[in-house]
Amino acid sequence: MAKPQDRQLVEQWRSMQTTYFQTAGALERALESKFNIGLTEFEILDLVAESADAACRMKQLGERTPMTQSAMSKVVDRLDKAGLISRQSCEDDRRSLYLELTDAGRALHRQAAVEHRALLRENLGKV
Amino acid sequence: MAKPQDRQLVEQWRSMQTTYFQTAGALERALESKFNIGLTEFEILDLVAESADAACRMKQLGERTPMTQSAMSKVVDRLDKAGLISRQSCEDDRRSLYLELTDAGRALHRQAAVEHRALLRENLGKV
DNA sequence: ACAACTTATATGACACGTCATTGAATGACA
DNA sequence: TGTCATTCAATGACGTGTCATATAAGTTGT
Repeated sequence: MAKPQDRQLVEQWRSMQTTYFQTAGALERALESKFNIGLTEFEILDLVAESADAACRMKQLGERTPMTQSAMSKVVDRLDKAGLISRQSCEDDRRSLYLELTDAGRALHRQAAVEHRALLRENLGKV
Repeated sequence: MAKPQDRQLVEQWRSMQTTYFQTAGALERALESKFNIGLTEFEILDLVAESADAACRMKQLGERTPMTQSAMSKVVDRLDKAGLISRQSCEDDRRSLYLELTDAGRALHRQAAVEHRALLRENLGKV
């Protein structure tokens, strides 16, 4: 037991957990209180905002986040209900969906992104 | 917009999220299927196993993990019900609790730790 | 054109974490 | 010693994530 390499691995893991939770928590609280959206919601907005091109996105977005398909679906649903995003069915494959920011979504994202980056800098900057 | 420093921060954050979720997921699945405990359960076992000394632990443990007090309480409850840990009230401060591994708990921890370290090595090793 | 299979998204049941609160014990101090 | 504030742990309500599955649309082979 107590192999020093193992200890180091465990420390590395715990330290990652700590910064992960701290950062995520800070983001969550800030976004929630200032913009009324959760962190995952923001992350989807961010991804959609980022991909200016057109594609049957829902699917592709899934490839760019560790989120489950099911989780994504629900987050998008909330964003839709909040009027921040719109889902439009894809002409060439009617199983898929285009995602698009609404004006409100774009505006909110623009502001929230500032806060988001600032907090990342605060929490990850030192690393 | 699109400040390169910001982009880099975001990339750093996403990459952290990805390795965090991948690793946590792998640990979760392995521990669940082989030992019937979740990752958080294991982490508490691990912390208790680690602190051989006696102290009114519940509280101190909280200082060594990003878990909430409430979360801890529930995890410990599950571990107790599973017979892996025992809670004993602290003589000098009857609000606090001593945590102690049962024999079953110790045995399970010993085996699970091997798996745990191996998966950490697999997932974090390359970093 | 018809089965059988695969792929894209949605949904329901369930587990777990969070927040706010409670209950109990302790501390402080007049 | 009696009151008030503080600390430790547990609990209930609630939100969100996961897994398994459903629904619908596309694909393939005959």
